[in-house]
Amino acid sequence: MKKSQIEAAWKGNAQCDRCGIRDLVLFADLAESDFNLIHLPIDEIECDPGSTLYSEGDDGTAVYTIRSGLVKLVQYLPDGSQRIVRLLRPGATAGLETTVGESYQHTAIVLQRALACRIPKQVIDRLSRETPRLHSQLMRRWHAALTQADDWLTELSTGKAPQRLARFLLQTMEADGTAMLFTREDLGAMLGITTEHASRTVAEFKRNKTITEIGPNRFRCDRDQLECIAAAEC
Amino acid sequence: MKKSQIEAAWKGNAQCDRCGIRDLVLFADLAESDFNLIHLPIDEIECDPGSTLYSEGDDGTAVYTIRSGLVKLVQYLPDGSQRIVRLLRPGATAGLETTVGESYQHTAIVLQRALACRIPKQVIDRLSRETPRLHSQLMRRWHAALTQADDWLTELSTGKAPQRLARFLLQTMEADGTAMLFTREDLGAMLGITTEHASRTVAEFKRNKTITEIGPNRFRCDRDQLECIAAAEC
DNA sequence: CGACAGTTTGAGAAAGTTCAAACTAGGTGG
DNA sequence: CCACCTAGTTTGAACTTTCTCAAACTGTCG
Repeated sequence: MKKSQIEAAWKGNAQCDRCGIRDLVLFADLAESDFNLIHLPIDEIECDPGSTLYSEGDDGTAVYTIRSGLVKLVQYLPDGSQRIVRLLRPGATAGLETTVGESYQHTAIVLQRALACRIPKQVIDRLSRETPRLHSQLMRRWHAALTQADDWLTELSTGKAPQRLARFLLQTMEADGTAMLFTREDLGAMLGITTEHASRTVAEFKRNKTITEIGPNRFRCDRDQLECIAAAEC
Repeated sequence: MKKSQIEAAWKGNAQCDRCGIRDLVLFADLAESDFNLIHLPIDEIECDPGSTLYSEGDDGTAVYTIRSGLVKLVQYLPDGSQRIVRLLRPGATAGLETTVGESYQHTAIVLQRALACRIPKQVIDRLSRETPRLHSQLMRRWHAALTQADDWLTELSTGKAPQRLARFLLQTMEADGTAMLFTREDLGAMLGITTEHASRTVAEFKRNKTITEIGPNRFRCDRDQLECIAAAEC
């Protein structure tokens, strides 16, 4: 329930036309000429862990592209408890709801030092009106967000805690077979269990050698065993 | 785990330009001239409860607009359990993922006798290319689906069963203060609890007069009490 | 060194699951 | 018309999982 102010450092206007990860981002399909339609500054902001990009209910004035780092989207319940509904990785878009005229529906909190581009709503509006090349990317973003939401509902909010944790690890494991586990509080808020229970479940996995700590908050995962647990077969 | 074949009755091509609920549906913003761009038949199909509109993994060939009735979107887990991720009511769109080239990601099963319009993927593609008037509605659909998904995650998959049921009833209550509860199995699949536990929780609400059965599967709800339970204050 | 935030552990209580059995309320067919 | 079937619901009792609250532990930072 901590509240951090945004500590974004302004780093000067972004130069979208020579963006290093341009093929990953919202503007991937734009032609050179389309960039002339952008008449408002797109700021690149740098955010420390704990800072918020925007808060639920705020007037939606911009969409954000995550260039690096990790951001969580949180929703709060009437009773004060929170739920993490999505994780945003590099290339992802945050605050899409502003493009349909809504205020932000989540609070976006930085988990790992992040670089993000702040794209004013008007820029999206104008590009939408005047070039067709943004649409397909916008659709793709909506679709990606919805797919993650649905998957979290079926995989991370169904079944017992060990199954949920196993599925979570399978989802977030990198190619080298290792994964991060964030804080136990965040882990609990993603799996819909308490902090303590998240801790216990992780401990159990460590005891069974399903995961092995190989660095600060970095784990080597036994994929076979995870798949077995995820399917409730062992 | 029952499997029903689709029992759709073909009722002849729909006449979109004089659709009775046109201001509700995907084509709401189209101009008269835009309808000339539609060169494939849009069928109106009638579906009985238990029939499936499409199944997870099927090749996405069409988008559906629900004109009446009620449809559930289901995802299955490796261990065979199912989860209802969304409910589609009149005006809603199903199978949007086909517009970004994906196969269906859910199984769409009819809960209450439904009328749906089957819009071939190519029609959407062509309209998207040649008229700007579909885009904003498509975005709105994506947004609506994502909002429901996020809300289900935070409201219906978080907290104890009575809280979830209370939130569910508050969400689905009609203006007259009554609500339906479907089968206990479906209720469980929406709240992430077992059929038996769903049944027990409903029984508890009846005992406390939080809800009162006033017809076959129709309940009068005490809104104040529901809000109180939803917030875990009583 | 102490303060602090996050984690772990323990133990009892509460919530949820499981499995089995009993109980509906519609059909269907004799 | 009634006996019988079926699918869904309810209930009970033992069991497992999860929560709660409290206390101990860890590492970091001033």
